[in-house]
Amino acid sequence: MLTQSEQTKPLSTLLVEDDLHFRAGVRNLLDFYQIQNQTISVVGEANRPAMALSLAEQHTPDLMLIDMELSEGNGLTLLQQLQDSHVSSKTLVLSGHQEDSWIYKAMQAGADGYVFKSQVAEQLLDAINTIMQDRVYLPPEVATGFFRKFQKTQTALPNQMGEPCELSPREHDVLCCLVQGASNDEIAKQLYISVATVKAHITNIFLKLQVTSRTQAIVAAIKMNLV
Amino acid sequence: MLTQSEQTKPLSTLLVEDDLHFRAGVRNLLDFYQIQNQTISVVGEANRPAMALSLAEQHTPDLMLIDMELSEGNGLTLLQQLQDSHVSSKTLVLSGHQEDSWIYKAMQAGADGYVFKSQVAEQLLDAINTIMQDRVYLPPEVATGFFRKFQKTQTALPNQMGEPCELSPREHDVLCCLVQGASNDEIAKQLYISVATVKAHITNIFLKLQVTSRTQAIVAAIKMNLV
DNA sequence: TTCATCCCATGACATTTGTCATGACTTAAC
DNA sequence: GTTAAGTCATGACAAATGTCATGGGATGAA
Repeated sequence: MLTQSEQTKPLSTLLVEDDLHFRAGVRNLLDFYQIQNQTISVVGEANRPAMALSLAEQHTPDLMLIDMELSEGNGLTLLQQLQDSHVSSKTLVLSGHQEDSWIYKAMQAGADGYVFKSQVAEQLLDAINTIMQDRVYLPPEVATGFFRKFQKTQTALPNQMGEPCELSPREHDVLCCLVQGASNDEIAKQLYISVATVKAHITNIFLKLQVTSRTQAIVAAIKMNLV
Repeated sequence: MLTQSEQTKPLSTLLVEDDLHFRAGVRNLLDFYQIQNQTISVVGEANRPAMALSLAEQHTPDLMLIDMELSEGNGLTLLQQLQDSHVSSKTLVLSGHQEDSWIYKAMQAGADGYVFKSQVAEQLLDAINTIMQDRVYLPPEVATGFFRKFQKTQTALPNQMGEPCELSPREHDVLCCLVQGASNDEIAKQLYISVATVKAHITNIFLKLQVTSRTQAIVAAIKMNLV
């Protein structure tokens, strides 16, 4: 069962998990999996972030399975360190936390996928498959929640569905600075124009976006995807 | 093949598509599909938004397949009218447009799913299945794009990953007004306090969010999901 | 050419926003 | 009871933001 068809070299994975029991369970699952005619080999196991990092740099595995609830520093910091390092392994988070906030944090920290520990048996193969195709994996209900949230927040359609708020190139430049939270002074320096000019552009932006303050302009710009 | 096991009543669908050729093709596909032991029946076909709307109100179908490129008014307006009406049919958009902006617009307008016409044969069944389970369907590569975008925009982690920016209740109230684009004066009126107090709260918010202006506070609040 | 229009740029002035110092009130600790 | 810490509230003053009027170029139509 293990070495069924090894014409292609196996997918190398690194397991980061401090619960020995769970780790063994995952390793067991991996033994039975096959990703597009490719078997999976566990090239290393770590129980601490530091150890995981050094093993990752040493083996540069194709994939890392990362537990979120490590005893010493959680998986988030590890994910960020991996981002900063030159290691380009794919990362799949295994977590007991089902709250959105945890998932958001993991994704922000650069994870390629997230699977609840309670659903590892059902979803792990699918997740690995998805991730190794350069895609992002989330449990279906979580993904749906993501999109629903998007639907709720992005309510306003530009000008009752008309033209997409034709801003002049310069105005667009200014708007981009604006939504970064820049002050008139900073915008002026960045665009090499005087503060007075910045203000004039901003006033014009207000007109076109039908708002009356820079704060309203920012929320409008975000809602209308003008940035 | 059509009526294989009709113990449950078929899934009623309404087809909104002005290209006769394509419509026939889709109908043909649907005849062969089966969603969880449920066959699919097309209870109506429309080629104009107005017609679609009246048919929808008449039949209240379980699912509507909506073409984006209708000759008279596009599918977006139809989607919004459906939202406003009491019709609670699920909606799946079939579109030739593969640009993100179109997909975003469709989702904002309340679509439950989006499939490229070029991929209907491969994805339609999967999409319908997903949608009828109260989930959202997007082509895998599009969904991934969504998440990657999220990863890029939501970069700032609250306080270098510490506590989630403990705002006092009152400060939270003020922040909520702030991200709506309200002025100090408006916030004061809304919360029944003086402008001076609003300013004080805002200053404290700046401290806790580590920003120096209301515009920065807004972008920070949005990035950190504080609203 | 002349005229109209649009974008970009600027300064003077009014308004809003942000800082700082201050005080009342509540809660928990000593 | 006193002290300390935290929230909410306010006014005076400094700094920024926003409005208005104005002018120089570039483009296109009459």
